[in-house]
Amino acid sequence: MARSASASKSEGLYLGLRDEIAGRISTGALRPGDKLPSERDLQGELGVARGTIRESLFQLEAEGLIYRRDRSGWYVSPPPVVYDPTRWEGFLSYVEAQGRRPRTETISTETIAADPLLAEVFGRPLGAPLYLIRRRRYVDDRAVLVERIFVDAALAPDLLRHSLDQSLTGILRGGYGLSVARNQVRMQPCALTGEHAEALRVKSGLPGLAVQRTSYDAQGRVVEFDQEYWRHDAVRISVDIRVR
Amino acid sequence: MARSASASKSEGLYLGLRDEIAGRISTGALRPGDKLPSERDLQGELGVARGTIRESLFQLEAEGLIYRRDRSGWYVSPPPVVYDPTRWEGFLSYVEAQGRRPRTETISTETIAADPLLAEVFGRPLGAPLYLIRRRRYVDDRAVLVERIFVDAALAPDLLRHSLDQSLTGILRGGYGLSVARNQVRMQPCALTGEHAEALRVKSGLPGLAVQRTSYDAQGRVVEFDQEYWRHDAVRISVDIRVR
DNA sequence: GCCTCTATCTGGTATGTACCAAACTGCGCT
DNA sequence: AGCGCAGTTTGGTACATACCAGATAGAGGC
Repeated sequence: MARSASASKSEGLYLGLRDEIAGRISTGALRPGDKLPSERDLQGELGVARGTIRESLFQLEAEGLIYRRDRSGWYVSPPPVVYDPTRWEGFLSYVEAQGRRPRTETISTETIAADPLLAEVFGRPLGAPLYLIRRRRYVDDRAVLVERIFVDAALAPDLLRHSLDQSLTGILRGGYGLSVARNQVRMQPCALTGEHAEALRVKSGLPGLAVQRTSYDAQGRVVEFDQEYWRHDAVRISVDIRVR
Repeated sequence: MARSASASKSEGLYLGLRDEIAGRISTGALRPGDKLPSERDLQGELGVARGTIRESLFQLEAEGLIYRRDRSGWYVSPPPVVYDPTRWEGFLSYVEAQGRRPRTETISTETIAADPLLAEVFGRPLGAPLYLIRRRRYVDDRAVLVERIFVDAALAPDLLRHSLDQSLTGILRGGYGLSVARNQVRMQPCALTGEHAEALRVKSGLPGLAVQRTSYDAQGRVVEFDQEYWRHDAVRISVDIRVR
């Protein structure tokens, strides 16, 4: 094969290699979930330095075509899931509806006292008890997001006694009669670093998407305050809005 | 100075250097718009290899703290602008409202025939004439987004005769009586590559945000179909939604 | 003042090497 | 079958070096 395939233009070698590998994906020679040859194998096969190979792989990673599992290898990315953060519909149900296999893992639960920010959000006095739930969610066994959910302890007493690996939506509605009437959403592209990068087991600096949801019931009470960090290649946001 | 400052933990050298530089920014030793020392200067000052310096800079870039101007240097990022894609309010006005200096540059204009996708979007027959406008928009003289706008030629005849460096919103409303009643928005984190990376003069692979807006008037006609590509560090999306 | 040419500075790309640590594999024991 | 302990593979980090091409600043001419 050598490097012949794509030393096109003044594009730079690594972009040519990118095209070479991207080609193997688009033609189906490499399929979602497949493992790429190791960097050292690609080095031999394509006849370029490992650093250059890695530059190409980073490019493909940024585009969401491939992802890495630390010290395991590079893999072809599965297609992203479509997500509408304004819909009050559980992760489990909409991922399943797209023919994928969702899973939720509770990392930790605790009861905390509302700090100024949270007191403001919930419209409760400073120090009011809140539940903090940290969860990690998977699609087809790949961790795609970590989240921190805050719930007013007064609205959902003993919430933490439930198994939180299921739909929190369902628990709040079925167990406490809390249903959502309105959503407020903030989104921003971000880099996954520190705590979040570790939780998702990605390299620090990988692009991500931060989504913050505040859900209100018909009385205007905050039912749920949720901060989500998604890996960028796992999600497509789709919001249909009739606003003005 | 040397590398003493931050060889903390098992964090890795480049993450320590990241902290060192990030510190200079947060303390105000480096201020938005300032130019960082050159990579080779940092190399001497911090006593590490240039490749390692660059790794740190890439990290900070991914976090949006700094950005590069090709072959010119690294600069401290200005704060992002807040953007609500559901509001029918011009770029120029909301950027100005945030105390920043907006600018619009028309790259090209042309009349095209609707392809299947566009025909579907506009609810017009295949081949119907559409205006295609490519623009680049700046905040404080930094290019932050490129966009492609499609407008139904039948709704806004001779639109291209106007100067499009102003608010298209204003032209459509003032000149053609077209006002928007509903917006449909799609967003996805993406990598800026090829055409878009070139137009923004960023390195291919830089994280970005793709926003697609479809604007309807009260009669349900598509007034504007807009595809925007933002650099990730220039924008914060904020959408307030009363849905369900 | 303005333009142009040039030398220099700066990041961009590519190579090679070395070593580390986590992940994985397979063997052998129980 | 299951467990635990190597040894191997793999990506992750860090170093050094070289050369390229666009950006920039300064000198010189008009």
